[in-house]
Amino acid sequence: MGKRSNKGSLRKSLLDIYKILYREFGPQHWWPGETPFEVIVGAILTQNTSWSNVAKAIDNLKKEGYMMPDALHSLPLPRLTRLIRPSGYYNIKAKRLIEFLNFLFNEYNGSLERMFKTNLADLREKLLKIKGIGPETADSILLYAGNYPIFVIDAYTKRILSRHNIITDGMDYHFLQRLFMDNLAEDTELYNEYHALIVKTAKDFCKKKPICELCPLNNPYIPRTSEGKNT
DNA sequence: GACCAGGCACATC
DNA sequence: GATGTGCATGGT
Repeated sequence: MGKRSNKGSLRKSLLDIYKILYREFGPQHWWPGETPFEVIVGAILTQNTSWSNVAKAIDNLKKEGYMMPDALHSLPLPRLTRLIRPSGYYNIKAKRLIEFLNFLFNEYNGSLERMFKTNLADLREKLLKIKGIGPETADSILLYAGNYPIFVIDAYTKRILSRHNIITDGMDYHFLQRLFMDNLAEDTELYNEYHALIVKTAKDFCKKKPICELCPLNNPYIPRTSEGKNT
């Protein structure tokens, strides 16, 4: 496959990839978290860290009854640090959690419900001003905790797209985000599932070379004809 | 015992 | 503006 140089075929590639993954794996119903708050905590803890480590830290917080804004907000820093230790970078991440909580309580009286009444552009801008929350973390919070229609770009997304010659290395976050959002319908559910399917595919297939051939994207994928029916 | 993982801020040039 | 570095655990 060559470089997709015109917009139409790019759009088709992105849609075809989605269709293939959805057909293969079905709906993922992401994010792995029981409440919006847990999603937010997970989004911060998973920065440059494997989910298995994050899950241990989340378990610790839940077991001790701290997976709620007010409880976590009142937790002393040393204790918080100790509980999230398995997720790595624990000193930094504890501060990042506190930075977010301070924001939540200062701006919205500790209420996620209120926070998520803010419009997408404004809330995104506010989140990005919090020290320790960058574009991926902000967008994960917006999409998976707040149900806003915004596409999340992460290391998995970049890896899969570059492996399939759809992007080249070095393209920045917002360029890639626009790539998806300009070529797909503005649809929270679609963005949610697409990113989740990318993560699943990358985790299952991208790491292990021998297994890569079994990846649905490496089969005679990207159908040429417009096979209309999905599912 | 290396190497890697769902980023981000900060220093330096 | 681009590039480099620190942050840390647990799985492979």
